[in-house]
Amino acid sequence: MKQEMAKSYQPKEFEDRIYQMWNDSGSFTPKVDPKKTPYTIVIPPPNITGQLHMGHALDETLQDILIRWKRMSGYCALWLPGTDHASIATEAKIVEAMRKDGVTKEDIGRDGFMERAWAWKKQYGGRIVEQLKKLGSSCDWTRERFTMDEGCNQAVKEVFIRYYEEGLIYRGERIINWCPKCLTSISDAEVEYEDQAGHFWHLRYPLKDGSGYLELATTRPETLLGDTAVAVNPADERYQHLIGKTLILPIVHREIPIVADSYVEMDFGTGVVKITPAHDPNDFEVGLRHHLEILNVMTDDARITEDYPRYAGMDRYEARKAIVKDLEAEGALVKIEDYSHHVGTCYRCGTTVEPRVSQQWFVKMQPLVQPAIDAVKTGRTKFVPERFNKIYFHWLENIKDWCISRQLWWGHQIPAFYCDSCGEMTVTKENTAVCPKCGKTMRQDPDTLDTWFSSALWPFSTLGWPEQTEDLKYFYPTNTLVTGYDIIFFWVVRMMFSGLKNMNEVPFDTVLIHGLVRDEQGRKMSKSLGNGIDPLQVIEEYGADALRFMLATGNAPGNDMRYSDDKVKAARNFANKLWNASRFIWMNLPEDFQYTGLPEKLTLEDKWIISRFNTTAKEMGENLEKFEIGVACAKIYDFIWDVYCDWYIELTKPRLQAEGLAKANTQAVLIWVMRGMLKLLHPFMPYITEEIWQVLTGGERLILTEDYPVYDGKYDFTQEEQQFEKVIAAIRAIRNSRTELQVPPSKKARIYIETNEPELYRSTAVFFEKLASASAVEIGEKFDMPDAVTAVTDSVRIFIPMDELMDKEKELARLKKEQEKVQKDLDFLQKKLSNQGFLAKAPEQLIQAEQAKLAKAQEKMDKLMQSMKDFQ
RNA sequence: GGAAGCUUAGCUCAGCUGGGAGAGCAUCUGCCUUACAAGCAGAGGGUCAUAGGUUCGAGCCCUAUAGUUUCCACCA
Repeated sequence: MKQEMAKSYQPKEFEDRIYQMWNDSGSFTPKVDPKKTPYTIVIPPPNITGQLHMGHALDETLQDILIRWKRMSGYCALWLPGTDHASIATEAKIVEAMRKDGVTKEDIGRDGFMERAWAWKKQYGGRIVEQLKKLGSSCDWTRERFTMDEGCNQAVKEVFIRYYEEGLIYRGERIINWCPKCLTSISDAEVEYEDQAGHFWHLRYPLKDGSGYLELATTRPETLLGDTAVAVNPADERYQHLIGKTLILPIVHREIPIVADSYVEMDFGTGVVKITPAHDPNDFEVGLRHHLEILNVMTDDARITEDYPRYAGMDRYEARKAIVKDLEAEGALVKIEDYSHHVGTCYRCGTTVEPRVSQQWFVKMQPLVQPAIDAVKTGRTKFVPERFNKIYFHWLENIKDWCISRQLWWGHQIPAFYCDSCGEMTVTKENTAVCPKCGKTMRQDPDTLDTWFSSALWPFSTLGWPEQTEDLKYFYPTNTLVTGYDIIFFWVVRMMFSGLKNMNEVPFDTVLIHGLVRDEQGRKMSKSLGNGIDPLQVIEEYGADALRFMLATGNAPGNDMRYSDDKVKAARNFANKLWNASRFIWMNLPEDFQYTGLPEKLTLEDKWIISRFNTTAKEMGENLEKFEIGVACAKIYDFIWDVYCDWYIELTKPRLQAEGLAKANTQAVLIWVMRGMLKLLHPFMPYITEEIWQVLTGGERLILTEDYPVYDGKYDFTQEEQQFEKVIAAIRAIRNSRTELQVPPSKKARIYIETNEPELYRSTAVFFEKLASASAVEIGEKFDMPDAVTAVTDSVRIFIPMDELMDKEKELARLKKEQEKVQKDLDFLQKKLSNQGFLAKAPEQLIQAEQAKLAKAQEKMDKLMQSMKDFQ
């Protein structure tokens, strides 16, 4: 019994089943095969805390398209999946969950905390993975990794120790960005600056000798507690005589010096800057140059320390109010101005970052960046689109050392050990260490590493490094990295220098950059706005293929796109169209149908569709090579809908109603093209193409592992294609004339085709009956029918006698309008072809093409003129 | 203060190395033509932001300008 196909596209009926089938088949898992060329993508590992959002959906869709295309094209294609431990985000979630249980980190200690964290990971870490599967992602789940699994752990330690031994990692007391909410340091890249409305407090600091005051302005009066100097520009004549003198810090009444430093801009404000080395990166630098004392006036959570009892325990903003009030009382406040300035915030929680001096670990960037710059300059790694090179270079060229230590527990604990009795420090892979000097047990550094430290190693740590595994040798360097422009700094650059440093080879040859998916109004999707669209709900409603197609189509690499329901609907409609086309073919197939490829005997329209198919396959291949995924999408869409469905299927209907060889051949061609276009579409819409493929082929093989169609020069029917295009043009012309005169399709009429290619139209007469409302077709070299509606192309004149429906006035007007159009064409082409410059410099091929166009336009014009003459 | 992107039909966007402007949605007119009304056949609609330049030829290349978005940057 032949399987029934549903009347419309019902993705829910088959998506999960198909995914299961793929996964069970083992086809997502490539075997190292020296005879094949590897093609590798490592997934940008989503956070274990994450829920699938549109950004993921876009990212995964693009990767899946590429990997499926390469897999079908004969590559040993590996898409390696995994997740990221996301130190800050995860730790925050766990702490939050603990708070509900009334437990703090301190209560349960590090071990207890880690136990809870792993339990949390076990419970929720797989959620995002299951969501990726819903999208149809053809990842090799047998190779799934986690940034904190044993292998990645080894890789992290190995790299840390190598860097340390080479002097690329050091520990030091520096000013870093501190998040008072997450209670950890964060790197420069993790600070997001935003414009905030604030104030400019003008203060005056009295000179110790009582000779007057120095006026300065600040946006952060509360840091005054930590001021250890005031600076002026050395070239500033106004203050020359004061350099080296002493001021009395208001409120605190500490003596502080006036120093000269070129950092101070003379023409900004009063040209005087208060220096707080412990709470401002610039002041810190000034402090270093002038050996100023560093006074930390705030606690971890940005409250004033016990050193200042009057303000102790107040947070930054309370302290600010109190201090301003006291300044006023003391007469030190001159005025307050409104002022808008940049404020650094934590990219995770949005809290205003507090610059703070503390002991941290850093990676020395200078020695690492040059190879990473060169690799892109020489094209070993390419950004698509290319413009992202600039961003990449600019960032690397201005990079500062990378603060990698975090005051968190969830992450890779820094493999450094300290001896509390003699002060010795060692860095080792071992889990415990004994002091090489005094033999006592050492204490491991409590800090963990920045999450991005482990993700930087992702392209090779996931393939087994530091072990020299088969996978590593075969799949590294990987090929395409697909990611959004928003994490170039965080991740791409760090993978670049890490790969070059540790593997001596770039991690990937291409970085395909995509933009953000915005909401319908073009706003960024965000939790706070509540405008996020849940991809899983979209899949639920329209199917994963519709979502994928919508995301892949109609946008260029690197550009943002807007989500819209209408676009998903359009993609769903396309899927439905394909579904119904295959249902039509399926209905028309005999139960015992055996696929044997193309038949010997092909008709003109068969050759036409084959030729159109070949062109589509060829062009899509070229587009995909260039990562023009959106363009490739548009091509297969047009082919399936406009060419195959709207023309070819309609053309086959008469033959399908016949019996015998003609019918069998038609079925064969229909299915040949259908199979081909299913394959072409498969990377974009994997589920529906697989489902249809299974039905049509009886489930012997998966389309997933079929060969991707490539035009190999076989079946070159270019000539026939052009011939048949004439027939299509004639049918269109008839439809056109009829509708313009508002003749209903039900009103059939005999048509007379005036042509010098009678054979072409005789053999295609049936199409005019079927598609152009012809009751009968007469063919001749010359007809004399002044009372008929005419339809004119560049190769034929067609007469359609309409009797009483004929309106001579209208028809004449219509012909005139058409004639004007053609005249424009003629003028344009004649002008172009009489341009000496054009004739001299344009390529020969183009000139010939233009001449051919002119000839055609001329022919059409002649026919129109003839018709108008006949008419009168 | 630097840098980049965008500006194309009413809306959302494509447009390959320069060779007569495209799609989807929306609008209008006809159609239940035995796969599909989530459909079919037609139609209308654009000085490709503006001004210069290069070229036989510019939506595309160059230069300015305007609007807009984003990234980077230590003027407190």
